[in-house]
Amino acid sequence: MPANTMTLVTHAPSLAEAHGLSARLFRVIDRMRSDFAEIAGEFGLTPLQARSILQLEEPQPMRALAEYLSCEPSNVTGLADRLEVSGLVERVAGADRRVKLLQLTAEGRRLRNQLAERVAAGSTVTAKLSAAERRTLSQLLDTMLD
Amino acid sequence: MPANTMTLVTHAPSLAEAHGLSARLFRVIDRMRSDFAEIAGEFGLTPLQARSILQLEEPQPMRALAEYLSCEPSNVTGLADRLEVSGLVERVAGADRRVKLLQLTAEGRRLRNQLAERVAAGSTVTAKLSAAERRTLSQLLDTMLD
DNA sequence: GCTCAATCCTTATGATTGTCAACTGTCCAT
DNA sequence: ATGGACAGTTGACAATCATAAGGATTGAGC
Repeated sequence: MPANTMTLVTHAPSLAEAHGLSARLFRVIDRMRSDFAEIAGEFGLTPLQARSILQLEEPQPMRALAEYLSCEPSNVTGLADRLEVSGLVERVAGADRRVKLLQLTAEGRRLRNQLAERVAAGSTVTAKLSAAERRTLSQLLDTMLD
Repeated sequence: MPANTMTLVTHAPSLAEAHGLSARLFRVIDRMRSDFAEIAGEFGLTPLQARSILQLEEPQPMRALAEYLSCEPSNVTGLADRLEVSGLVERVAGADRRVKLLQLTAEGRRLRNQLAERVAAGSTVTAKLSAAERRTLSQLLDTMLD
């Protein structure tokens, strides 16, 4: 099917090109992941726990957190258990008595503030870009995300 | 200190700006991860196993794979065990008899080829960019990676 | 040659993340 | 009211991660 092939060549990246771009993205991802894991570790948190703390600016149903984390609700049970034991989060009954809201404790809010500042400040990857480059990157990422 | 503030605004991202950029990057990361996990799943592999297969174009010491995966060597033992059971990889003695090289089997090489093509073709995130945008993104990523 | 530290891999243990299926309690539309 | 849909939990299990300890092998220095 030569016509189809032409279409692919014209509108889609070649395999080699896609591979190069993917490879770069994966390397950036790797660096960001380890940066984030490092920072989370400074606060005694796993990466997933840190993501959860950051996401809990407002109290949220456990189900909503599960969707944000792209995992099964059953995982959030254990995750919330551990955060509750750490004294960072508490389960609060919602208006709908089926749902339990996860809410930061005072200590949790304090840690979240420090963590947010540290994460924003300590990204070694984006720090190398100029303001204009950051703007361009931001737009490209928006395009990728639709 | 208005002068200092000016300098910061010019050279370094504000916290809000950094947060916005990080958030976008994390969302892209999330999408790429689930894309990759999906593709790996089509081949009956976990994401880590798929990454290992892709990395094993040439036979490599287990330690080298551990470094590539940013994990402890002890983890690679179990990883290699499972890939060996699947018939995709075999342990080969190296010149230095302490090291064991991981080497794709014939079946492993066959799967690696399909997997590589599928990964390059199936990236839903980069597919939305034009050729020029992909070029720009590639350069920005290189800058971030130095 | 011999010793000894270093290196590679394995084993064992334990915490965390992840899926799935079954279960309890609650809501809501019929 | 009753039944289906939904939120969260539980239990079982696989996979991913770190750490520590141990066996085999290497290579450097004496």
